[in-house]
Amino acid sequence: MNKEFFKKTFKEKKLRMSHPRLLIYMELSQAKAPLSAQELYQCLTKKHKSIGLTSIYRSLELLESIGMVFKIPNGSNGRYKLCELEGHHHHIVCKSCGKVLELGLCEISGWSEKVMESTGFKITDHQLNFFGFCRECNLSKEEKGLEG
Amino acid sequence: MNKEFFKKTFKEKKLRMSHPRLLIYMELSQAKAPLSAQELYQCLTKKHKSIGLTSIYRSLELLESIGMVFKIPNGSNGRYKLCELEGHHHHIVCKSCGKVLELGLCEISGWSEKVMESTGFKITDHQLNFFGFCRECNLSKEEKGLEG
DNA sequence: TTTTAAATGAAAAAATTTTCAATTTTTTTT
DNA sequence: AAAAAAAATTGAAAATTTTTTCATTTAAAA
Repeated sequence: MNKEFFKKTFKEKKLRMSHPRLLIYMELSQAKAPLSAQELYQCLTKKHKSIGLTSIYRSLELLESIGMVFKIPNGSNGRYKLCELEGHHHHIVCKSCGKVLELGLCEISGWSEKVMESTGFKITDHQLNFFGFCRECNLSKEEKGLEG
Repeated sequence: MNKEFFKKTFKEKKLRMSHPRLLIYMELSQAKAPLSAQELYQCLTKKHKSIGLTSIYRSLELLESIGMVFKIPNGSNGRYKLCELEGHHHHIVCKSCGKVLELGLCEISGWSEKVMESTGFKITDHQLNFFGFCRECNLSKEEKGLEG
């Protein structure tokens, strides 16, 4: 993920490549962990990048809506992570350490068809998140005898 | 959905049946449309029910976590709807009128197994929402010639 | 009834959204 | 290419929503 990908995507989707949007994209692409809006604001301000907090919220919302950024649900409130996968995909979140994994394959379409038939809805999209414990957290739980 | 169901569920899950929790449950069960925390606060206050706004937020979070209440994602910000279905289920949200439908069947388990094998995660739960247009909104769109 | 653990609510703090004039990006026109 | 026009985005301030804190109250267990 780099500036070229950002440009390509924004061109394709006919979105404006504004300064704040690129700043946030770049900052997230360097981040080691998911960041909140406030954290982004502080990071960028420290680096003497001029940006308003309002724009951060708005840019994050946009980037999320086009699937470039994942907003981590539950727990680590309002933190955002750049997606490595292009296009439609889903996520697994570790409830213990917060690790996020991306899943490229989506197996919803068959079910989705059935739901459309039975409900009369025209389904255009969906969101799915898995929650659980990553291998590492599972192992350390077993060591501690909290399970298994 | 009634007070007895509330009691039964809270007993089973060993949760405390506090006054605010029941108040919110009852209020949502009468509501014609999904309500926000603030709207609940106003409704209850008008009816001379003593409750703090903080408790509303906390109770909604609890009720959501046990699947009794659905928090509508995107759009109609932070509005909550009582679930009619008991136990695990999913939702479809109409992007036009906001209507919410519950889906009793879940067809994730097979996929979930595969994901566990391939990732090493132990998946404990998931959340899935479908989005689209309900039959009525689809029809009116066609009338207006906005779509094929 | 007493004890214990958890939930409540008022106030304060923090996060998020809205408003709207000014600025920036893109498109259109020279 | 450059300038002008059109359209969308920005950001400061205000408004609103949500979360945190912590002493008090309440619910369940003993």
